[in-house]
Amino acid sequence: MSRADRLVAWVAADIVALTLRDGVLSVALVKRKPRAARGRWALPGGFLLPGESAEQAAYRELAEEGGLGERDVRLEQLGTYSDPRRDVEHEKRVISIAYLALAANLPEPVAGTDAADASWVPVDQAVGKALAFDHTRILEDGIERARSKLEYSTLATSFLDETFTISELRSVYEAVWGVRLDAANFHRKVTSTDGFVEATGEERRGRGRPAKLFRAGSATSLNPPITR
Amino acid sequence: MSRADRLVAWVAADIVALTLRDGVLSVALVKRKPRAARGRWALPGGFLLPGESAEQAAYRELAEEGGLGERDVRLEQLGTYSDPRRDVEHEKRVISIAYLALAANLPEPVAGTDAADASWVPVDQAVGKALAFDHTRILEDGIERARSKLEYSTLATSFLDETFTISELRSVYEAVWGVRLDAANFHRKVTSTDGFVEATGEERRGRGRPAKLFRAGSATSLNPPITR
DNA sequence: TGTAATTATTGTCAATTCGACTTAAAGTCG
DNA sequence: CGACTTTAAGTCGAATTGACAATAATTACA
Repeated sequence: MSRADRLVAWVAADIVALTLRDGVLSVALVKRKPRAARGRWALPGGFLLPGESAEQAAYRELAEEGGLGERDVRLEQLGTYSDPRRDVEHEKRVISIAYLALAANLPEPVAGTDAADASWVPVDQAVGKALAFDHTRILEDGIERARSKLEYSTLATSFLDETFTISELRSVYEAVWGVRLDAANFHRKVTSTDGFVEATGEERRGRGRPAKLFRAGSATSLNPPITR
Repeated sequence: MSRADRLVAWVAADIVALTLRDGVLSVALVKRKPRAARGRWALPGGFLLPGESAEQAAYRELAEEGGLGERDVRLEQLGTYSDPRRDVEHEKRVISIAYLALAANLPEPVAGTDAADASWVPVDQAVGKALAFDHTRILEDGIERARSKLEYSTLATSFLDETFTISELRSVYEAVWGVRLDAANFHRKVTSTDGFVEATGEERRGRGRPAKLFRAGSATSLNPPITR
């Protein structure tokens, strides 16, 4: 292959940022200001700068558009989208490296230089929205990834604050999967799985019996898995 | 961000092609002929052409370097490597979209235009080999992906021909995981998992009692999983 | 103040699954 | 034929699951 035949591309990092808002799985969307796909809803993201890795770019975008630091969010690479027809509005080929970002209690995203507006949208609404480029596809892939990783990884704790109750953890599963789980069996399973959660010794009081507080344990994978 | 600040990059598709050779998990490696990292062992791969997606490029490379068609191999995106220091030998930034390719009975790879030599190498040897660029890291990620997907997916059948015996399927697990599994329990579990394998009605005779032949079923995910 | 309502946690128990092991079946090899 | 190999099915105690009941520890409010 001669050097002249090689594709030369711009590289973007786009983010499927998920959080729970009032028990509803929601995604951050921005209304685009740049010429390409101007005015359409899209995933937050942007082009890599020279000298920057995709992960660094994703963290930079999270900081710019969401005010989020590395400690607030769990970032995981989702996949790369490179179809030549995925974006025909830019003057160069654009390939996009997509990230899944999970966090608790995210603040309202802020409209940055590239966004006229930004907000959290329940994922069911978001997938019906005709997003820019192939972002609907990326979003669907992100949701699916989150759903399936909940089963055999400790990802669910990323949706919660540093300390949480078992019920809160259960409601993460219920919101992401859209099912109801038996509280008693869930409690037994989670607390008997080594390294999933560890008790802090404190409790939180609300309505009803006070709940013991836990923090995420050291395990990253679950087996046996939590079943849907 | 002004347009001038955007990274402009070459995009490569690199392939972790795994197969079983005499019961040993092996990976395809090529000895590089291009100027960059010339003479070093590396994963097969190459740059995207204009108008080509990464997946198309991966299939093209598999055809060129391994003589493999789309039907012979299962291809799955592994991840994208974009660290600015991952490749300082080319005159432009290079980001690499890595694919995992699994296949049965692969022929000896052929040295193409970009490779002086090519061969199957047991993965244990390959990870100790000081491959070009960050290919050791990519290879490790690929092996780890294959190992963990064996648990929850029907991926193992991709290492086998269209029809196979339960023992052959078991030996895939044993080779990839490096463990021994109880033949009787494995047999019971596989045949009782809906959609994993379906009997063809035929059998294959070797030494000992003839084994019934199966083909891959329609399921793609396994639950309960096969445990290591 | 007392009782209902609420939420968290523990218990119970039958059904299922798992893992280690044994047995039987069905062939080949010499 | 008899020894050996490999596949497949059976056995059984232990562990896990899922449905559900019971208990505990609070708040809400009449």
